[in-house]
Amino acid sequence: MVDYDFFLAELKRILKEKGLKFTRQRELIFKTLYENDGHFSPEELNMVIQRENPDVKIGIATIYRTLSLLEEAGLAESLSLDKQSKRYEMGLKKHHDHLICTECGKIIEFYDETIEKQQEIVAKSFGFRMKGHSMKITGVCRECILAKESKKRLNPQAQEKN
Amino acid sequence: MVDYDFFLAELKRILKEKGLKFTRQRELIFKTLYENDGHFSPEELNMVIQRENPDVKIGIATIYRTLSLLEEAGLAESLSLDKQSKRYEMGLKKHHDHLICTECGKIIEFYDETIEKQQEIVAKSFGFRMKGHSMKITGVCRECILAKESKKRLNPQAQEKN
DNA sequence: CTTGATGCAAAATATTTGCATGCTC
DNA sequence: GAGCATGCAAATATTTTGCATCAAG
Repeated sequence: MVDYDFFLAELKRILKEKGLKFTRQRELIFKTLYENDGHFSPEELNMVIQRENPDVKIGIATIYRTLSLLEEAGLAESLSLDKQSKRYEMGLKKHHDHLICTECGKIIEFYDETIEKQQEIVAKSFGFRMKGHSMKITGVCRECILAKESKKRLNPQAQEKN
Repeated sequence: MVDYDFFLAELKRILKEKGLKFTRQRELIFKTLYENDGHFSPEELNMVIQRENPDVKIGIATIYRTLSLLEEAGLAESLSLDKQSKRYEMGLKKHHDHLICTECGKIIEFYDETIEKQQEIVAKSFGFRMKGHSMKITGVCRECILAKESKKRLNPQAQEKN
């Protein structure tokens, strides 16, 4: 967990720089985001934290405030993967993008060097100093394609309902 | 406006295919999305429609329902450009991605062939049948970089406040 | 005429804010 | 000790839903 210590130091540095305080709550939110790879909504994040730290009580408002802070500092990233609320993930960790299946909702993370590099080039060409980026590709995953096909084979007449 | 007629036909085709109806409201929402290049929140879209069509009354619920429908059909795209609500734009028009300045909020649209192609390649490599994608790059735009620098030059001691 | 669509208002969610109090620094 | 941070609850904002009525096919 050498990485974590590094990120934690980074968080502390940024907080100090802004004259903000390093609190138990901020640490817990940051740590939970780091340790869990998922994509959490503020509400879910709160539940995970409660479950793993029954002794601490964090209000949902603090979760929101901290996530905004972390995002602004570039330490967390907010994604809009689903229709509902925002989801957050650790920002500094190895960056990745998302493939989302519109049929089953599965999320696959990927990293592609060519895309990463090209983004830098594009940003530069507009005079931007790039801070971050996110991209998602939506589509139908292999399993859902297969499932659809076999359904069609079994019952060729069936109209697809919505 | 040859494009619009084409898209409109596409909308009608999809509606018929799903056994849904082509209504004045759906047409207006679709048309407004087409004619205005901006990125609208449902609320804003509603206001624009009201302003340009004072004779028609559209409930906000219809806006939401229609936008979801259009998005599902691949005719509109929802973006999460800012912290607040979702924003929608026409999906079928020439595709583009977004550069967003985190300082001034400016949104620049761009299109990059290399990125587009690479996305297809990535999707394919995971067995995905790609339906759409969206990417945003966040950063600081040229103007804001310059503004910051000149501020620093004028007042080197100033601490950056949040 | 049948069935889906709409507007309205209420309900459900999601997010932000004010404020008294508690904790870092 | 000073001032930011927190929890709580209330306030907002956003999105969805139920239902009577309307309108497209």
